[in-house]
Amino acid sequence: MAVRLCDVASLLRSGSWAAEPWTGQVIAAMETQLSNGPSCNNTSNGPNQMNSCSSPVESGGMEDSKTNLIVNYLPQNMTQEELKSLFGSIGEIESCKLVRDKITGQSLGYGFVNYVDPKDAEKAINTLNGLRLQTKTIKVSYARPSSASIRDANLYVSGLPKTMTQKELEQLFSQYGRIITSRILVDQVTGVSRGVGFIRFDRRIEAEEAIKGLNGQKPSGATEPITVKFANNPSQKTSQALLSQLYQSPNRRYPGPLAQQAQRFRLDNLLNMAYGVKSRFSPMAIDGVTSLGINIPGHAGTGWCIFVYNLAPDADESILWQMFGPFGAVTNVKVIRDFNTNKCKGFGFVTMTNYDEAAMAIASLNGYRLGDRVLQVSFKTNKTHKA
DNA sequence: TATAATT
Repeated sequence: MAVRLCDVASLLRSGSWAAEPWTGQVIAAMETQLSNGPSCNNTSNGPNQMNSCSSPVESGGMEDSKTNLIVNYLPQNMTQEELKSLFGSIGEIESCKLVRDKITGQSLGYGFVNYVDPKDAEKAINTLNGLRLQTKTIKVSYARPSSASIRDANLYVSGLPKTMTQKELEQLFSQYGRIITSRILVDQVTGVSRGVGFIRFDRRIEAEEAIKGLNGQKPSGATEPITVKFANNPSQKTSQALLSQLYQSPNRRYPGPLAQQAQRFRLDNLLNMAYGVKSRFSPMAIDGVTSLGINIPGHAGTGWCIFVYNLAPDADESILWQMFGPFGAVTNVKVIRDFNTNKCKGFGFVTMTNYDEAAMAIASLNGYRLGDRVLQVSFKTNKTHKA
């Protein structure tokens, strides 16, 4: 079995740069995805429609939409435009919204995409659910009609036996209603349970019943009672917590200054050898233009444009998202197609925000074997056509 | 003892 996502995530966070260790991990994770197709490894990943009361009358007069999707577990730094770009690669979008904190403007890590055509919504679930973007695995499912009854249905559970598994936690709570997600928090180093977790129910009344039934109770075999209460709203953080979050994530995937210097040095050398350019950390390069006014390949003003060559005729945008997404912020992908046949002409482009992430993607994916083809991946050059 | 799931 391939590398677990959390392994890749911790490697990315720890900033173990020197190409070899984590490049291999990212590729391994990517290959799992490419071979199996995106599939979510969160619990309850099916469409979270209301199963028991889907008639218009019983659900309060609202038909369940077949075009409107909720997208969860988005990378913290992903913008609404990037969300639109990703989902727009499937089909025409009626509307798209990234949900942000009203006060701080920070992304809350989820959003909504409403398609024009229900078939595109279905296709988006099939092709984008489980897609890995940076350190996250996104979840794509139908959005239910918004209503008060489905809000505030998230529970915080503490005092759990350290041996209790996520499955056992779900078994304990499932008697009170339909569980949307469950999670047990684990020590980042040892992977052992911290004895606390979350349960999100389909409806608030189910969560209320679970509190009544389980708060202060001992699970069978446990020596201590568990505490079950409504979870705090994550957006209601103290200003201090927000500041520390701003400082620590998501743009800090690197360790301290010394290690940064070291990895910059290694990266500079790697890039110099491979491409003859400096990283964005170099004093020589500011925003893609050196102090000598020389343009660096691939820099397009809004990001770094990457040329991907030798794609198959049936290649589509999702393959580019799947390949490049794990390396960092991707703002746009495009497969170039023949006007008449609509088949891929063998190449495409990917735009990435950060130079180092783009360079690492190129270094890792150039020469990558996709099916029976060996890809050529490089920064886009400004080749003028020759006579 | 705290994750980003209803605009």
